[in-house]
Amino acid sequence: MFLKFKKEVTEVLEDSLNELDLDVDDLGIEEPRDIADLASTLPFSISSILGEDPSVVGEKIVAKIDLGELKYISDVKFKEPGYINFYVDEGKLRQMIFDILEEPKKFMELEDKDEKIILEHTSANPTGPLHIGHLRNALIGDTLARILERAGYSVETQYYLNDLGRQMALLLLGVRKFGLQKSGKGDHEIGELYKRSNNFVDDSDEGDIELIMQKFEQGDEDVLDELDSIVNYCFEGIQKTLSRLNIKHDQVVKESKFVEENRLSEVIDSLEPNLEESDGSLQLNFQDMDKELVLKRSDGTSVYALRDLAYHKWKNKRGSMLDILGADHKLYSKQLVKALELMDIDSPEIIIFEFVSLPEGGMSKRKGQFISADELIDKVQKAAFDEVSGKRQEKNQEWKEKIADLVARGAIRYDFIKVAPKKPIKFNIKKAVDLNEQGAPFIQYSFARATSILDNSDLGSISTQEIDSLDNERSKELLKLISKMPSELKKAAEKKRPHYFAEYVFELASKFNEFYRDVPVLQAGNANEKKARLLLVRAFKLVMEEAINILGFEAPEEM
RNA sequence: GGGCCCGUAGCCUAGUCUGGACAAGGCGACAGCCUUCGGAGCUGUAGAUCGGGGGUUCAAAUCCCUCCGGGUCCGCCA
Repeated sequence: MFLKFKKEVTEVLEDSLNELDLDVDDLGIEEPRDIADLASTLPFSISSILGEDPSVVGEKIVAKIDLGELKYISDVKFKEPGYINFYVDEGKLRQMIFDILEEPKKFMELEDKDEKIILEHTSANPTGPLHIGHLRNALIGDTLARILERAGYSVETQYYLNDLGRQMALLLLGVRKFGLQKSGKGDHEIGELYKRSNNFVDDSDEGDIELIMQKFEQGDEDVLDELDSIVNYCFEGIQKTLSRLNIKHDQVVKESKFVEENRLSEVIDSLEPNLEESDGSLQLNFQDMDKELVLKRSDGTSVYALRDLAYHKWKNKRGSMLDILGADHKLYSKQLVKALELMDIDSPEIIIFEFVSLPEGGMSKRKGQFISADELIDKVQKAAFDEVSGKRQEKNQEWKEKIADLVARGAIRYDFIKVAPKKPIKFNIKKAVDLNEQGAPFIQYSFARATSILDNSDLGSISTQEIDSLDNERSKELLKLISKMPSELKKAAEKKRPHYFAEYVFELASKFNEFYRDVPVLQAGNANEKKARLLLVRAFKLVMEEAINILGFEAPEEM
């Protein structure tokens, strides 16, 4: 609905430019808060071309617009010193309610894009539990996948499991030395063991580690089986953690796949002219970058980069690629893109997110210094349970746990997703656990309130006339914001910025709370008003539920 | 040292890509709001040299230059 309004504004402005015989690319359309529904700063930019005052140009444009021919624009006004303000048609806005009620999916989903996106995210090494840095990656990736799906793309999410390499050889050695208890959660046990192994190894173990890596490369079945059971043990734990936050991957791709299927030599071949041997190792040189990329060690074994190139080559056959990577991969990702270009493979789009650090400094799996995702979830869940127990004492244990679980999941997801990926996060566990600081419970509460109103009402039959009584300011504001859901979704999808959408959902909840306070629904002045307001609440509920689901948590009917 | 990223009220963040109308929220502080639908809510007040300086522009948090803080990368690690 808002998109149609915007389209009409665009057309009107383009027509005006045609009449003035001007060719300007940027129509200067913006969404000013509270001033107008849409505005254009066109008078400023074309006044210098025409040599006239912005107000003269602006008035001229406005005067030529024929409101009678327009469906979604109800009014146009020039405003000093050079703005053209557009106002949306309120009748159309009210009609939108019926569109939502009849076909909510159609209202909220954008048209099919006929493009498949392979979105790789999380991809943490199976050397321990996920920490809150990995969580940022996983949540950006998972939320973006949900946004892109609703925006009409076909999305396949992948976890690239780095089950080879030096750190895995070291881990294998550690397991041989210390053994596995197989008692608790695999990722946490492996994490402890990995830390212990790092502390334990010295130069005398170097030979063993190299030998294990050689066996990986040769495809030694015994060693690979041994390794595989360790990797799976750890990864089961990781997946369990992810599922606690509603994160799942469509595919898990093991790095070893590309060694076993002998895909590495193809990559080497296609890069041949740019390769160079150096002390027995194999390097890729770039003309426009002075940092080379090592593909093979001098003992002939492959390094991560080579296997990753094979992975991307394979991925690219399935669709266009989107990778979520931490800021430490910035340089590497540039090299990756350049290498793929040399291989004549499409470049992946790469979203870089900055680090999550603790007040005492950076996190390290090797040193065992981090806050695990499980620890965070446990703590927030406990805080949520205490909160729910205090507020809803009459409810039973099972219900409280269920609600605490969904509130905690929302709180964590929203907390991570609301901030722009490029911002570094200094993680404050106290704030993360304080539900008053969190946006998600606020959002969920607005939904529960809407549900409560509807539960206490009987909508009865619907006719189209009653809706016209919906003309108070709060209702109109709420309607306008609801109408923007598809365009907000589109923006977040196009820019690949989940936090844009998170911001919108918060505003929507906030707007509903204002409506709730000021506009009585069940006690409305007359039957028509009551019905109209109930319809609005119902439309809000449908849109909000979808919005919350896009953010990857649950909308509780009561909490 | 070089590259990249960040710096917006006491604290956390949006806005920076695409320059426009009073810099927008949340937490905390202070003052209010339950004879109406759930107070995990709402209203109001105080609080901002948009890191500093220069430049471009009719217009700069936003673009350019420079300096200062902080982070990160510059592995035959992943």
